[in-house]
Amino acid sequence: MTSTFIPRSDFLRVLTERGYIHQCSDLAGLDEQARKGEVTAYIGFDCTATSLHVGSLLQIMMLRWLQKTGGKPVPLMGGGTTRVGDPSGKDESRKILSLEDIENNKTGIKAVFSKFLTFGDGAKDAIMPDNAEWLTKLNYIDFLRDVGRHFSVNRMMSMDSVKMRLERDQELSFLEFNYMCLQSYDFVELNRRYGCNLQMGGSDQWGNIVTGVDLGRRMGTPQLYALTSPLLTTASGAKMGKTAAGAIWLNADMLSPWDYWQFWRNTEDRDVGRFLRLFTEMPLDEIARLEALQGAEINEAKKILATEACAMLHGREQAERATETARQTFEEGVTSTDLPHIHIEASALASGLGVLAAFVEAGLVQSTGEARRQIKGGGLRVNDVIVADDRMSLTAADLNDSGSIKLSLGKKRHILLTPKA
RNA sequence: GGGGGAAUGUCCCGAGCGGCAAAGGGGGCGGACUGUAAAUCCGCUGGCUACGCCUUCGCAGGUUCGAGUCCUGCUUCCCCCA
Repeated sequence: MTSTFIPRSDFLRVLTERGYIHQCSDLAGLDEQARKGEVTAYIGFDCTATSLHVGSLLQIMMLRWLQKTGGKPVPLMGGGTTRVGDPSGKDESRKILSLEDIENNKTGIKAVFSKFLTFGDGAKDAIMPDNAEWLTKLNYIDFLRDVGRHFSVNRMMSMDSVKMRLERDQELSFLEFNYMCLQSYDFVELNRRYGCNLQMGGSDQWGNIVTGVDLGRRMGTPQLYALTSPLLTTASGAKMGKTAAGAIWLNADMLSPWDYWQFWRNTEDRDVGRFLRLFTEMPLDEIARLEALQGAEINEAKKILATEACAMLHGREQAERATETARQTFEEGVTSTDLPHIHIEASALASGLGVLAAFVEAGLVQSTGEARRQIKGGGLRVNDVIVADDRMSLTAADLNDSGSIKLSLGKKRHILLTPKA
């Protein structure tokens, strides 16, 4: 559907060219709104953790492009829905969080948004409302009378997400069935409060979003629009943002800029072009050139991807530092003093610090048992020398010129152990 | 209300006639090969003061030298009949 339509607005042109669009309820209509500079779009975010992770980055970027092309972005916090516990994940229902936790999480999440969006009171400034503001005030009877009457169960039953569950004989709880009503109502409420006329989200949200569009029509709002992005996986099919080491968090206190840079640097070849378009703001012709690089050359493109993505989140300076640290570590084989480090008591070295304990302390392994196994498999190194003996201990003699000991797990993960002065 | 199933290694799926730290996958981590990629091959994938000790199979008891396995009660989920 996107192939035949040529958008005239900057907003849709950018989103189309860069591959953000999966489905749209009315491209031409939305394009017209965008051309008039009258798009206010929202995307709902859970506040189940103190930070968002890369999985949400695509949505954040869409809001960012919207603002850059003259629209008003509205990241909506799901404080109200979090309070209920969203059951939409088929098997596990999310745990219900306390109010303090939710508030705390909102603070952490807002910090991330402020890196990508400009907040304020201006017409095109971003705002971050919380659906708890209206959802918690709902009265069941009033809601049924004013809103519930507009939902067509017939229509809801025909939605893919519902149909699938019924066909498979899987349980679909009433709460879950209602969840889309609440989400639809959010859209209407946001339209009334802020003139919001577009909801965006991942492709899995399509059903919920168009239900909101429909509700708006029945409740007399101006025309609303739906726009979804493709579900993002790596070329090998893995979900974005989850690794064994944990989620790729966006907050720096949960994942350092260095680790964030490394995440992007380790992108698969096949994903480089796509990721450059989605997660950087580089010109498309430049991306096309980088994407065309063959063999080992494509590593250059990965470095640029890492640096640009890192700069957007953590700032140019942090990104450059990570780039330089990586260059020293991987290309020159020098021990950069800027690698992540942890401090230990100087006295610990005096009496000799066991390697097992040291690696656990550094967080490279979870337990001494794992450290032992890694040693057996040749995976641990101290100052770039493979550890052969698990009874080895570290002393002041192991300190390098810059006064620290380099611990490595595999070829990629390094931590400097530095005694406290 | 009646009848029948299910719950396993704190990532997931999943075997398990009383001797079990518990088969097999997936995923992940490490090694080899490379380019900090992919594919492929190999190893590892409860904890510890470590040739030994401790803790794991929904929860709580019981039988037994010994229980994931047998018995009783409970919780949760699923299916069939009403």
